[in-house]
Amino acid sequence: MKVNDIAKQANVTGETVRHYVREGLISPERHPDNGYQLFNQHDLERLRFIQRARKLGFSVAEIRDILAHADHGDSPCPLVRDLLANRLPQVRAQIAELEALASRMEQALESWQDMPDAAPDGHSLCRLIESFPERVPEPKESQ
Amino acid sequence: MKVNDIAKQANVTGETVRHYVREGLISPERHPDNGYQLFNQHDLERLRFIQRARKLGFSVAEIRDILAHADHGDSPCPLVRDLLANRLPQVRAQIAELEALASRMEQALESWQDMPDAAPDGHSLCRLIESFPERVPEPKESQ
DNA sequence: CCTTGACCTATGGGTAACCCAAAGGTTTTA
DNA sequence: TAAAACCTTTGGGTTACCCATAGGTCAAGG
Repeated sequence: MKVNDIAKQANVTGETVRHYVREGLISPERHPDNGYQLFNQHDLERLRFIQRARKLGFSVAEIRDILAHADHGDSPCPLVRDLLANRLPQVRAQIAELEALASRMEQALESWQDMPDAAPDGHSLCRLIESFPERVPEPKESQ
Repeated sequence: MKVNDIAKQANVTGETVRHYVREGLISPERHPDNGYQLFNQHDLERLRFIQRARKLGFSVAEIRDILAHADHGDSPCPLVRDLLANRLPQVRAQIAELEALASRMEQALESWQDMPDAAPDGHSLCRLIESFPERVPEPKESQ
């Protein structure tokens, strides 16, 4: 299989496959005459594995580590469990951040309903934005 | 004020200030002798404006546009409303994606509870990951 | 047989919003 | 006055790819 053959089989772009090759996740043979990359069924399974792992939130670098473990004959599973357990709270935190952002956006749009579109006047660039607090005054720890 | 003076006042790093200068959001004067950037109170307000806008989800490029409008004496407010209204659904979509990701991660961790940490065996790199569907089979549109 | 179109290669630049290191000039302070 | 602290610009790194370019290769049809 050539680059775009394997790419289609895994439903990704050829560029993505080349990227994984550059990053060392897949190491295809090379046609001795023309230097084309030659992928086999094993590479396709590997590529599909990568896609699954990406969908689970693993980074390309992490997947490289997982594959390296497996290539050494070691079980990557403890690593996999560990990585995922560590990442999950980060994802939750990111969700919380985005929800806070969405709330601010909604609150802004709502409270802007009645505000006029004034031109900047030397004191104010855009009162819409300036009407928002710059920073939530962090609740000072008592005592 | 020099770079780090204004940075402290706005609670950002000097690098961030330099970044905004490079991107044209702030244009400080230069000390004629030593080339140091000199910020005034107006720049500080501008910087704080930028921070507010960032917290509302505007990109640096968008803020540059907003500021350019204001600098021209035009009201940036319609633009601001528009940008925010357009961005909100994107943020919501991103939240939904991340929630789907978190669900997959949780489901994975849960269903892996009872699975052994097997070593790769030529067919399987890591059954934990392979036990996951590669792609949700898209519900084929009836009719 | 040769052209043409489809496909391959490698290289380098772009994305977003900064962070960091290095090399060298300036200012402040002890 | 010398060192510490701070300024400058330049260039590279982050993430997971995408895209353009230039040039080699291959398959098919006239």
